[in-house]
Amino acid sequence: MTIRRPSAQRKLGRRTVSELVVVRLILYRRILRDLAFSGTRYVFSHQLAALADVTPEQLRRDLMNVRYEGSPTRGYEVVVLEERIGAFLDPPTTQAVALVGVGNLGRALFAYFLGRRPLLQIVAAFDIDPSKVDRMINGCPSYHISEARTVMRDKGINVAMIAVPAAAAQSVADTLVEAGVRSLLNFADVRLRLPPDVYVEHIDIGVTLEKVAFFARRPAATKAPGTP
Amino acid sequence: MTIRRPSAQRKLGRRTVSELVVVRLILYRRILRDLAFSGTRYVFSHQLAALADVTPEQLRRDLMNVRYEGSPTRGYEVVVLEERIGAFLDPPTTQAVALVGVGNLGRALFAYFLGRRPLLQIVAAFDIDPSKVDRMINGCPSYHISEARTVMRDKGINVAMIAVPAAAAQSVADTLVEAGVRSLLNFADVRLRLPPDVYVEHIDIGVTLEKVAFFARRPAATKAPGTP
DNA sequence: TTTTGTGAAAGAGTTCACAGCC
DNA sequence: GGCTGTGAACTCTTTCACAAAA
Repeated sequence: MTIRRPSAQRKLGRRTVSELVVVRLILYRRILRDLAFSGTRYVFSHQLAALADVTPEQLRRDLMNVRYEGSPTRGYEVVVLEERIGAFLDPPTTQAVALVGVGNLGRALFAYFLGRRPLLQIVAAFDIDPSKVDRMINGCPSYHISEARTVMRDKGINVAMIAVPAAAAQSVADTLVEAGVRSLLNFADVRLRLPPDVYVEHIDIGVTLEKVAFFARRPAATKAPGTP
Repeated sequence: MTIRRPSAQRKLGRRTVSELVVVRLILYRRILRDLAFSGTRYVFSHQLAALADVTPEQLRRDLMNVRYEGSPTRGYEVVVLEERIGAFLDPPTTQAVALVGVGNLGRALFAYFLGRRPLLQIVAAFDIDPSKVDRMINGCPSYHISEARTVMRDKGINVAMIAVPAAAAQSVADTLVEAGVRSLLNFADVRLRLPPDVYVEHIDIGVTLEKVAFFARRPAATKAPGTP
């Protein structure tokens, strides 16, 4: 979630890239994929920026992190730029992801990932409910959380999503980290306390909806159309 | 999602508060509620900050927006601070929320909100699937999206969550805005283009998971424990 | 011309550091 | 002593503005 952490950045080669840049690059790439799919060959920065809801300057700045220069006449070649961003972002190989908690939200996440993102795959699900473990769920085996350590090691998983009730989240997270997970996406509405070398991202639906509701009451907000 | 927009801020009285501050205040309040529930009477800034995963200075700075001062001896009185943050954040009355899209994710959202947050209530659901409309879902009536305008007006709804497939999201959003919605929470992975006076927040699970996966591969990241 | 890439300025947000208080 | 509130310093991010390119 939107809380900014003390500079979770990344050195790549000699450069350092902020989280904000990474997120936007991921977004640009997705848009480029759609453009390529719809047959577009070239884009200008202002077009791509509009689709990403970002200023053209911001976009160009972000692209400085990727080794590719556009042409002032044609703009950026869609497939090449997509490929270049991929080279920057992507793992050398498929990354295996675990999902903990096969409730409503967990199942929604399965549905969400069905078919897409072949580079990120949910390869194991965990729960504590006996009726949900040792089965196949959307083609993915489910285990009791106590087997986390073994399964993580066997499948080389180091990314996990947590979709369990808030009360259980911290203990689940501890177990996962203990089992070798380096990076977590947490949907439970508690802030997890974990060692600093573990990367945690929170998707806190409750907080986000409250935020949206708050700004629904704000006084007209953004720039008037005529402002220079 | 984590993309920062051109200063969506809010004037309150004479002050202006950034989105980041609002999010953190919401978070602090939730933690204070839990503390109150567990019988804690007072907290120091460093304790509350630790629970929110924020520095104590940040917390104190954020609290400057709320009209309440702590005591150097006891810290902050939990229920008073909670109440003060509420006075800052809360609507004068219950806020009605609509949910569009009653698929997997939509149902997960229903489950999520069942029982909690009495100040924010899902009072109408919309879909296009005939088998899902004109029914009750978790005690909430569902309608065909074509009825949006009437229902929104009748129920005074100005906040909505969009949980439909990406291809449908923009048109749904247009319909909602046309029906008077001022603020949106969008779960579909497209960036919505809407008039500037509409507040939009994106929860983009795909992008967020890619981000988490990216940072799982980063080289040891954060400060070494011994750094001064 | 229009567009790109980027140094430099501006703007936001966070942390430092300390006065004042209990 | 240890805590709070806050001006001032600092860091991170975005925007401006313009040279170079086609």
